Amino acid sequence: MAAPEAPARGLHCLARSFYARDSLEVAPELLNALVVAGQRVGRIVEVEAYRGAEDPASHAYRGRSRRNATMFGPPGHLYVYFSYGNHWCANAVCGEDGVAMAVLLRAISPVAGVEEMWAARPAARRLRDLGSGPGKLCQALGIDRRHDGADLVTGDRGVRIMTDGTASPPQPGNGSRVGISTAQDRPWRWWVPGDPNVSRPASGGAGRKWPGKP
DNA sequence: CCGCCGATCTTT
DNA sequence: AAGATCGGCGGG
Repeated sequence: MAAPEAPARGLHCLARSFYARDSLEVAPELLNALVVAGQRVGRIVEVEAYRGAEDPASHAYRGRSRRNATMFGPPGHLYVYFSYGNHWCANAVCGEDGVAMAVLLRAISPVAGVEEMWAARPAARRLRDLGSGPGKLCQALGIDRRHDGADLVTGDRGVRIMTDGTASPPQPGNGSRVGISTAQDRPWRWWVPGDPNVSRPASGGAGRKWPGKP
């Protein structure tokens, strides 16, 4: 029997082998996956790839430090760092053990536990304020220092990345990464076209325009 | 909607 | 001294 495509599958966790590849390959495939943190669930709508020793914009470019140690560990773990003295940001560690590659989770669309997200983000006014940025996403999901090194495959600290069968977009938005001053020529940001939770329109000339804008 | 700027921790 | 950010404030 030829089962038609996209049968209703249950939720399942992305496997270790999914992450054990180059971050450039993993990043666009994480679009439309789900971050599950306790009761709270968000769909990933924007990511950026970082590539350690070959990437001047990566925290790992100059080698291992106390902060970035998780990036050098095995794939499928969460690298959480403190940014600008104010915010937490979360990455999925990729590549083989010892290779410092990661995918920064930049934006989510709220799916479940939305009341808890509002409570965690008192500054939010509109729904898209809950997860439209790497710091906002962590605050909405309750991710902080305690989650640095968490295993996304076993869910040892309550955080997992799962799929509900929704494929990543065949033609994702793509452009240069946000907030960096070097390596702006590398178009290593991807997003779900048209999603209102994406943090910013394309910039830097490397990518396609914001969907629906001139 | 847009731009400026301060907050305040980590690494160089 | 700069950085993988955000929110409050002012102006259009």
